[in-house]
Amino acid sequence: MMAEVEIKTASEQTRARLLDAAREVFSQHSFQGATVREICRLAEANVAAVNYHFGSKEGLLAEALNFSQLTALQKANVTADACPKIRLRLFLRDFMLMLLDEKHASSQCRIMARELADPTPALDQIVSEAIAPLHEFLGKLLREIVGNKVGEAELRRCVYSIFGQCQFYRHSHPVLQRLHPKLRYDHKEIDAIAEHITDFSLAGIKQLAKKSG
Amino acid sequence: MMAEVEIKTASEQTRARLLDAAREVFSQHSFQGATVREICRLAEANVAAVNYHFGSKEGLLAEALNFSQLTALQKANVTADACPKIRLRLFLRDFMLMLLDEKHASSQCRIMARELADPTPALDQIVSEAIAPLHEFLGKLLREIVGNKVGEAELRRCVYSIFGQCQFYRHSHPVLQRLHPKLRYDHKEIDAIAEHITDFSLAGIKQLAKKSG
DNA sequence: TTTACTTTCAAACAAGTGTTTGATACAGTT
DNA sequence: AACTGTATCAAACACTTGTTTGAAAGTAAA
Repeated sequence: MMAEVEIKTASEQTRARLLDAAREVFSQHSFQGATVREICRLAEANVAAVNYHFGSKEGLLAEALNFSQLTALQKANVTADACPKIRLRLFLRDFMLMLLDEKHASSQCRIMARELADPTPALDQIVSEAIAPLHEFLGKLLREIVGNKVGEAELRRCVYSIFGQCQFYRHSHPVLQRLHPKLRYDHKEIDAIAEHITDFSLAGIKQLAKKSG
Repeated sequence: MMAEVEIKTASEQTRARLLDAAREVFSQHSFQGATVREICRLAEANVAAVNYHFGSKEGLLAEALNFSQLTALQKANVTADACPKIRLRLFLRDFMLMLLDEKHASSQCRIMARELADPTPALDQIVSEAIAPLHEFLGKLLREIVGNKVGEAELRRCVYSIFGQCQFYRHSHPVLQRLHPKLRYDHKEIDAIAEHITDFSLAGIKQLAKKSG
């Protein structure tokens, strides 16, 4: 890396402000619900800035996507010196923190969650760059735990079972808030959730290995 | 019920056509994405008909919601003469059929799924009339399986784990289609999914009972 | 048929959308 | 200082949105 990364022209600064604002707004509203004007207001830029710098609202969304946090998490886990079961536990804790922590929850994850319900052209990018590698990562990790006797389709369903549990807490947050108004996603609660998902899933996986083995 | 339910005035017929069209359109687009004009086109009614009969677009959505299928499913399960574990298996199969079957998949479920990602005032109604009873139902069923030694919070997380797995296949359908283009939710596939979720979850629950007991 | 009421309809309305425009201000180079 | 390409801006554009309007058509009782 060069030292010059810190020096930005005025143009680059507005670009960066727009991207930050876009991530914020797109994570709170659906793509349709988010307005260019609100993004520009938040970025303190002119309405025309989006089209000037990114061509269109869609182009802005495409550039606002950034999965570095997610890939870093996987890389760290792969190189960790621990047995597969513990690595699953570590991964789920980190993943749920990224998904739920109100402090530094990844706006990327929120945007991804929205794309599922109401896909835009950006979903193709999200799937190929983020979700596909993520599923492959967890699939390999589970394979280490479960051995070679379990079929590919059944293993995949275990991956789905785990991500399904994880995503539930993000997707259904509006519902859970109404069911249990006291619920807060603080660090302690997130840890407890991750622990539950890990224990629950490890049992489910073992049962599968036993049945097939 | 009177026999007259079959005889409908012209006004009642347009009302019914609008409700049908609304369920269709709201299940395919988000509330914001769905347009009154498209609904009216599908219902072969004038644009003003929505506001005349239902007051507003929101009013139409509120009246279009109908959870009878969901409550019937629960009632049938409660009165079934079978042990809790088998009733869980039966419930999950029926529930997944309702959720996924492309033939007669409940548009209601699709609408509910959309509401999670982008809540409208209708979500309050959905939560209190459909989701809360559903969670309570599954909670009681799990309690029968797990006994009284497991805490309330942990049991609730099991409910979440199960619904999380179920909803995953509906929520992430756009993603799964891209990951595995061959995937089709036919009757056989849905049965296999329901079986997997049941086995996976029963193992998770048992592990919890063992730990706490 | 006349009367009173309900329902439909084309048209318009006000507000909001993403995008474009042409002028203006600003940089860096010669 | 003059020139040049870049970036910003207020304003307008073309279009869609949910909703309203006032007249026309339909319906049913008197």
